[in-house]
Amino acid sequence: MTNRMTSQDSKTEPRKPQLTDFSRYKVCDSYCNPPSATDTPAGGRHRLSRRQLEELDACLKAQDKKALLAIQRHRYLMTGQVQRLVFTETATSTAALRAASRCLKKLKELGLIDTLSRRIGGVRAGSGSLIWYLSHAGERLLRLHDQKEAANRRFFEPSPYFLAHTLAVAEVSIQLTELCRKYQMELAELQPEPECWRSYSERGICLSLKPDLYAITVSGEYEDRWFLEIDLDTESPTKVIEKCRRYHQYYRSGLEQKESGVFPLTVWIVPDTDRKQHLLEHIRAAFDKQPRLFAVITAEELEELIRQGGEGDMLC
DNA sequence: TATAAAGCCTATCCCATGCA
DNA sequence: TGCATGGGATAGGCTTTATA
Repeated sequence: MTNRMTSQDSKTEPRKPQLTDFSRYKVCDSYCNPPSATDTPAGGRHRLSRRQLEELDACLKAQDKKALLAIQRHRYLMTGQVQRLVFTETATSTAALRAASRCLKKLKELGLIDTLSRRIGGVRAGSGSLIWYLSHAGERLLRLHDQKEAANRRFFEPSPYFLAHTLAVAEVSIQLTELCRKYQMELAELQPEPECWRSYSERGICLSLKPDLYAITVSGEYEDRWFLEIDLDTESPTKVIEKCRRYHQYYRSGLEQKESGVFPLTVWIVPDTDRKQHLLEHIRAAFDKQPRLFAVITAEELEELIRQGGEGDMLC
């Protein structure tokens, strides 16, 4: 096993799958008004001065700021996802959803966030959730406290695939957060893109590894490290194998092991068992007799994998 | 195959309640 | 008294299923 710092018999408890099927998120074809490039939220508000932003910042509650930071971190979030990340203290989940809606509506009225006007389908049926993103004013407000990130992030209208993938990655982040909350585990590190990217070189050529997520979970004396790849069954197995080769190259570089002592387990999270079987066959064929760096799981199996610390028969 | 109905999910309105 | 929060009700819109 490569990703675990210490080893000991793990507890085994019956678990019921609770993960939502994020891979079923679907983007509607119908479009919408792309947001204005200028900082003019609804109502034609002019660009806010730094002083105005500071006054606004002073008026915001801790939960408002948490919601802003969550949206900034994940780029796009649905209302329900904001609720699951930020509004966890309320009596019921429906009350939490209403609280989240009120908070997001207020932040939108302040011009700090906005929604994409296209909506995606629900997990099973029903109308789609609103998808929130940080406005230019919101970015500037958060930068009042963050001197590191000086560059303006330019808004671009996401493609359907990019949006579905970004929301799926956010969903995995949230599920990891919820799993750690549920099992009193510590989520010691959660790096989205591009924070989780790694640079290395092979034969003098500079290369980069671009996982979707990097996470460290701590359970008792165990510390597990993960590279996570969210697959929506849109890429050919050849492309997946090509990416897996990069992980092997990076493994051989020894950089990660030198830094942290272990190499993270790379987990491919796929939409269904057919895709899982398909990828397993290709990865096993391509990397026979090489270190087992990968696991291929469906979204429902994430909970089991995290609790087992990457042990079991999911590796390939 | 096209259409209607049913079921499901999300957002929002409105009112009640609790607290400073 | 005003504000924040909780909860019921409802509208809108999507998927699935039944029916002509």
